[in-house]
Amino acid sequence: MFTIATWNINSVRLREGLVARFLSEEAPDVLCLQECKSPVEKIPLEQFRALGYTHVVARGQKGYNGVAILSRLPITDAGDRDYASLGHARHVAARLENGVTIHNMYVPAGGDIPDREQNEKFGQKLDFVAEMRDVFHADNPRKSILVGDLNIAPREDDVWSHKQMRKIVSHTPIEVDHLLAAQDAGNWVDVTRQDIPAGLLYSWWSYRAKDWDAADKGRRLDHIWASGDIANAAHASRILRPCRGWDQPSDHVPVLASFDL
DNA sequence: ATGGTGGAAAATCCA
Repeated sequence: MFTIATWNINSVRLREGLVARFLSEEAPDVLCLQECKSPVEKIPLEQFRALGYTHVVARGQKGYNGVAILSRLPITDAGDRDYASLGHARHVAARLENGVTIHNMYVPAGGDIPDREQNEKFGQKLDFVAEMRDVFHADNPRKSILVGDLNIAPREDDVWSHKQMRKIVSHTPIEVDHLLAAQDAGNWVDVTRQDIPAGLLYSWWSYRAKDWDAADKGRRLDHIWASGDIANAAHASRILRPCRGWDQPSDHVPVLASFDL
């Protein structure tokens, strides 16, 4: 069995202790982090190494973005792609010895106004996801797992209010269309929803709410997808809501899935 | 309709 986790950590240096706690308590084989906000050489790896996570593949930049794959199993660097030519560290891939490829993605948030004429960032987000679609269409993924903060909540029950969220970036119809097209182009299976098909499911709660837990205005922005050939091996998906209540938390919580591979 | 919080880095951008 193989367990993978994804977590937008919102500064890996500030939250080194939270990552270590999560690794100690859950012991996934692989943890994919987004928003490390650190150059690779400044990621604090000592404590993670001591916990058994001795294999690391990462891309970084100063202050923004940044993705890292921490693994207890040997992995090799499988490259990255500069989606939408932004020059950001938002994708890195790694390969396990069994041939499974892991894609760790951080899709742009897209700003506040859901109109590419008024807001350049929204256009960049759509372009990023459209390029994901094109890449997966040209080279159909096999034996692959894609995880990350995709910054889109596709389903009605992935947001606290479908009606009110339809005009809010992360749940607009055009973003959902783009994400589903990318998913479809690669024959990706949404593993979390395969395992937990019904009911409200969130992985992110805003810092701005007075009481995030009571208000519970969440969104499912963080995803685990599997290529069709291994999707039937996936099971035991979880979203760790309690991590949002830890001291100095990220606004995202870890999402996990296990695979019989 | 508005403003609310948090992180990095350097008094502003980004989420």
